[in-house]
Amino acid sequence: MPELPEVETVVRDLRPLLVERSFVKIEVGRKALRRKWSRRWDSQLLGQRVQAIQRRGKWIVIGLQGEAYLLVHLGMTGQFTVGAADRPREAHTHMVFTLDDAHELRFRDVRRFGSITYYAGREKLDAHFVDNGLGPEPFDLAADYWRQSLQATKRSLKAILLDQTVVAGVGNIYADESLFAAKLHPTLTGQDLTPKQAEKLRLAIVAVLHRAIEQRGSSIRDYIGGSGLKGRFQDEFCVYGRTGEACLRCKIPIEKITLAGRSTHYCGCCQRKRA
DNA sequence: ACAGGATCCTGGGGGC
DNA sequence: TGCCCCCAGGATCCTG
Repeated sequence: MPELPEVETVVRDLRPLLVERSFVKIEVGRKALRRKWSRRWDSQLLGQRVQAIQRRGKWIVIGLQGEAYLLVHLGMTGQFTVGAADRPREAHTHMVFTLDDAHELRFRDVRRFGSITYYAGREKLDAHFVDNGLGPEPFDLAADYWRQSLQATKRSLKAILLDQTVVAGVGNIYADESLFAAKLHPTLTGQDLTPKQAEKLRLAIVAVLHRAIEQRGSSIRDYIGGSGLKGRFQDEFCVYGRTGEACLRCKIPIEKITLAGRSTHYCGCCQRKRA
């Protein structure tokens, strides 16, 4: 579920609640997440103080003392929140980290596609991203790298945007919204684009993601921020989830197809297949 | 190289 | 009310 704007919102929410806090207790549910938490990590983590929390693509990186890290992915339905320890525990809460201030950091994930992993050193964390082939942040996307990445492939624009090794953090919602903003049809291939169109798409991605972050991301079903607050960007969707509704620009019904294995929404009038 | 399908999970919504 | 099918902000693995 959560894409870059949602993960960024969680990180910003958690930062003031988590930095300088230390872990005093760790509880792990019986059902495993996508990557199993090793109980050997408990003793490494207990007593450790949080120094920083950052986002990389759709990953949350919690920096601890001594170059240790917690790496978190929210998958489709992950919720990562800090709140009072005495609030009721909702179903599907798989991990609870008790903090030193009567608060708890909780990981709740209905579908369990998310994960929390411990890395004992900076080089191990870096290796994870290298092994993953994680691409650059959209905001750091060099225009020539982006143009060359598009030129090098006959894959659809939709597939390229979803590929985390090309650009990190874009998912199904923001791929569709960015393509609408750039007025490009999702089935166009990378090679179809002129340099000018490639640049237009790059700027559209940046603009859409910035706006979505301003609105705290999109809450459709499960997503909530790190303090439990929902996002509002769903109110500004132009195409995602608007199948059959009138395009806000030209009034033609929004269409839906399957591309790269994902539902894909676009306006057949505004997003032309040719320049 | 790339598309498409299946897989990992659970729950909500629509149709009958 | 119940049941069945489809769908879901992700990622990975396998086949053709």
